[in-house]
Amino acid sequence: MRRKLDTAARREQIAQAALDLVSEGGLRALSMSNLAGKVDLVPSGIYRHFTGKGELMDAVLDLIGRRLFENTASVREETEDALGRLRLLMRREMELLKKNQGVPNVVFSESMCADSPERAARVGRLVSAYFGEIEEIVREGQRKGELRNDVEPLAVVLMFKGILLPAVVLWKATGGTLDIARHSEAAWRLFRDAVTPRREE
Amino acid sequence: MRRKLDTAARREQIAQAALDLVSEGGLRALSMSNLAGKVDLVPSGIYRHFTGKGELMDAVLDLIGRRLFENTASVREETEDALGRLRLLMRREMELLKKNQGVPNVVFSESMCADSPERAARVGRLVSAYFGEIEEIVREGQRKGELRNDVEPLAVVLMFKGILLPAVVLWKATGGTLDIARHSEAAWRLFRDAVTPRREE
DNA sequence: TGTACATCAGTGAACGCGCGTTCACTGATGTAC
DNA sequence: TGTACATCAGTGAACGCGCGTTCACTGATGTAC
Repeated sequence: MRRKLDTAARREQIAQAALDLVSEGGLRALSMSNLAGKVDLVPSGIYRHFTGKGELMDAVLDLIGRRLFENTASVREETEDALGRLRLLMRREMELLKKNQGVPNVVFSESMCADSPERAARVGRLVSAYFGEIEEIVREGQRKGELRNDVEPLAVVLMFKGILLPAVVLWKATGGTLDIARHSEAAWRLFRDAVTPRREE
Repeated sequence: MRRKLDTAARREQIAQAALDLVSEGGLRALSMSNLAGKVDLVPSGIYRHFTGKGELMDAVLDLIGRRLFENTASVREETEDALGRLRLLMRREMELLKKNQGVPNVVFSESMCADSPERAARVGRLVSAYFGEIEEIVREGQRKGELRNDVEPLAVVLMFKGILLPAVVLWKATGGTLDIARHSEAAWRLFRDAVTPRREE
């Protein structure tokens, strides 16, 4: 018989393993037996620590959310100006993506939501909250005159997300051929030009 | 017994029904029994016209591809200038999205690819080809001086895709609350400002 | 310090479910006589 | 024009598979005596 572990520690270990599985192989890879194997347990063993797959998915969502909000919080601390914050955030997102390729699928995928409307709502709230954090950064920047304020904050947020998202899609499509870093830099310059207050004003 | 239909007609009908299912409920909704129900057949009946689910998915991909390339071709015909073409294309994509909410999932989702590497490659080629079509429009625009030519065409393409993609993500997340049309207009103006040749040059 | 005990993390066999798929069949349809 | 026939789209019962889940169990662990 395997060594017994403290429940709290096991829960954390299992949730982390679940996120790792998703990161590597997408939601499809998150099966009870895959997961059990990863933490050296038998599938039914998982049920000592989670009531079922639903609770597991919630735990994974929590972990993802925590990563995202760690990012927004840390870029806020590291610099004052909005453009600098956004640029840092973009880099953090790229790092997150490199490590956890499967994460975007969690947000896009129906598999996460199709089972239960509550989880769909949960995903929705997560995305909205994250976008909201970025929107707040934009708002501050507009107030301080660092960003154009003749556009809605949300429009700037969406455009900001537009730097990475399409690149990720194309990157996934081509199987990693695309040099995301280089193209996101180019897209960043376009973005910066677009949201910086115009000189002629 | 049901009325017999000509094979060619049935194939088309089934493929279309499959796309409809995906459009409405995502890839998850595309099960043999759902599909059979939609065309008034019994699940096993599908196998008279398709060798299996794989061939079906290929057919769905073909249909999606056709729609996409119809769009790029038609906007090319309708106007000459690059910005006008892109703007039209954006609107077409929005219409396509409204009608087929589930389509983006096809491209993002792992479910389409996880089963077979060949299909993953197929999806990749589809996305690449579509992006390539847009890139060609951008190239022409740059050659004619309608677009800034101090940026790589691909960067412009990615930023163009960045107008709609994030809005769609947020729209899906909020469950349709977001007014895509309005926000994509705002994002469009930012995009236009960013890719138009600078006056001071 | 040694022993009996209660706890509960981990086990493994078994279950039900939905899915894609198969196969021997049936009977509507168009064709040859 | 009417009849026998071959074709093949559509049927329905059955299969195997992987999945999430259950449950009676086992034995390592910490505790009370």
